[in-house]
Amino acid sequence: MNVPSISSLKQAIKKNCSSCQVHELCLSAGMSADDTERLSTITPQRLRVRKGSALYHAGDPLRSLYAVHVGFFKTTMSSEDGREQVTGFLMGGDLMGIDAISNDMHPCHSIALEDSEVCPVNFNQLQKLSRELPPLQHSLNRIFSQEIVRNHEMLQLMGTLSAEERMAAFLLDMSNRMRTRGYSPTTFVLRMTREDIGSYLGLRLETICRAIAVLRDHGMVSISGRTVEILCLSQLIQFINGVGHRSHQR
Amino acid sequence: MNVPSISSLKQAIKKNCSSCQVHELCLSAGMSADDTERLSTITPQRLRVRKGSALYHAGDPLRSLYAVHVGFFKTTMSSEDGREQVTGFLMGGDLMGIDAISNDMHPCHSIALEDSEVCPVNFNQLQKLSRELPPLQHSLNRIFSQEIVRNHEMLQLMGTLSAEERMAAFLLDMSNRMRTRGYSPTTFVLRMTREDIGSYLGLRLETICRAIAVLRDHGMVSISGRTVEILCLSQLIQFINGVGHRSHQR
DNA sequence: CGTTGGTTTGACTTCGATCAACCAGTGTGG
DNA sequence: CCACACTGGTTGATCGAAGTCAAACCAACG
Repeated sequence: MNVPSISSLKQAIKKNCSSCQVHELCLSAGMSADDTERLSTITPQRLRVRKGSALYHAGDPLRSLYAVHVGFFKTTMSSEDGREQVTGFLMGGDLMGIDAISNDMHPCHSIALEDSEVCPVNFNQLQKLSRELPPLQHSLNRIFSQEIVRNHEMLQLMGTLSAEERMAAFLLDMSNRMRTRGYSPTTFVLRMTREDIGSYLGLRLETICRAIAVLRDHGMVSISGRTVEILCLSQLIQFINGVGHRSHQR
Repeated sequence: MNVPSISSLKQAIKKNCSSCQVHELCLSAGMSADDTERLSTITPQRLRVRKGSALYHAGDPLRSLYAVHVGFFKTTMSSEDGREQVTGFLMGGDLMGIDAISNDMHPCHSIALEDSEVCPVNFNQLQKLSRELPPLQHSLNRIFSQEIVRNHEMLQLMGTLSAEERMAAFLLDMSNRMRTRGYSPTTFVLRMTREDIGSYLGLRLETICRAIAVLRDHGMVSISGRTVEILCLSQLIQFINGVGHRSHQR
């Protein structure tokens, strides 16, 4: 299941947190050089995950959290009756698996959407270390709380926004995440299918296509295939806040 | 803003965690008697909150988390353009305010839906104490992670269920929470309005009314006003899993 | 009693789902 | 090398679930 294949074990890479490019977004954010060094001792190696393969599956026991080093993942949850939904997209600097803590078991599948590298962090060691390093505890708490805030925002989106507004909000979120990682916030490539986006936003893939068409017609974005160019960020923002044409449903 | 009024200060009640009725659901769950005693030292008093008044507002700085002792709360978030949405309902044993940690600021308003009592827990002291008491840290992590799981389930609900299924899921959730608190899981009183429920589930209040009517027509529940009687729990569960009439939208 | 806030029900509209056709790449095997 | 299947994306036509608007109802309360 989530056991790394022999080939990926071979690919294990020894590197430390201090020299990591996404260091400032990850667990070690705001920690001293010494403390970061100590964090490195419990993340001894990186793991390669091939595009399309699973890092872990729903039901797998929680051994490690995974910090995404490079690459892109989606997490999906399936309900009793087999319906599946995308619950998140993760990129460099994101911490994966924190929803597993309450039951010592991953509730989601994690699938790589491109060839990726993650840093497994043994959870027991992490808890132990966070007791000794208050900045690490604080960092962990921050990440937990951010995830909760992100989910609340997501709920707000699903509860109050129209399909087109959701799509705009999705693009804006991607844009912001690209920016904080030092990439262009206006030109980037989507790693997921329309169906993934739809599932994430609570819409059908056809609706995603149509929403994109509308945003394109308004001259806000230029999207062909998975290549996104945001032509007017401020217009996108206004659109979400109802300036497009409010007095609508919801 | 979130400063307790003089009258509520007068009402401060000195009690400890060990003797609390919702002790097993709250922070002290799974902790030894000694450790629970230590937890009590940082929650020296309870606070009364009158029905309809706010415990804190969005934007207030994070000083304390609040464990609900008795009563019922809703938390609401408002977006830039003034639209407001209910993000959660909290009852005895629930911990309120954990979404404030990432920004040291409450992102939500917290409103009492009936006369309530909460135990403020100074967050800095809590962090300090959790370093010394691993069971407390574990308890905190469990609560964080549970909140994340709950939100994921909520997102799944909003993304995949019809209005009637959402209403059924909502009633089932309330039922489960009543059960874990030792109350009847089949007969209880709702503390919130139809509009609150609708906001929480991403629906209009009229749709809530109609959904209730449908569940009633199916003989699953008997709801008049805010008094709920669940006539057939298993039927409700099946209904959510598509046995009602799948092949529908979404 | 009249006011008020919350709930219910009806008539109509509309957004997004469904179903279906079609297109563009991209492998794959004969 | 070309026919073919296959996956992912786009667009159109139709339909139904839920939103909107409106009216009536009810209980609580001053």
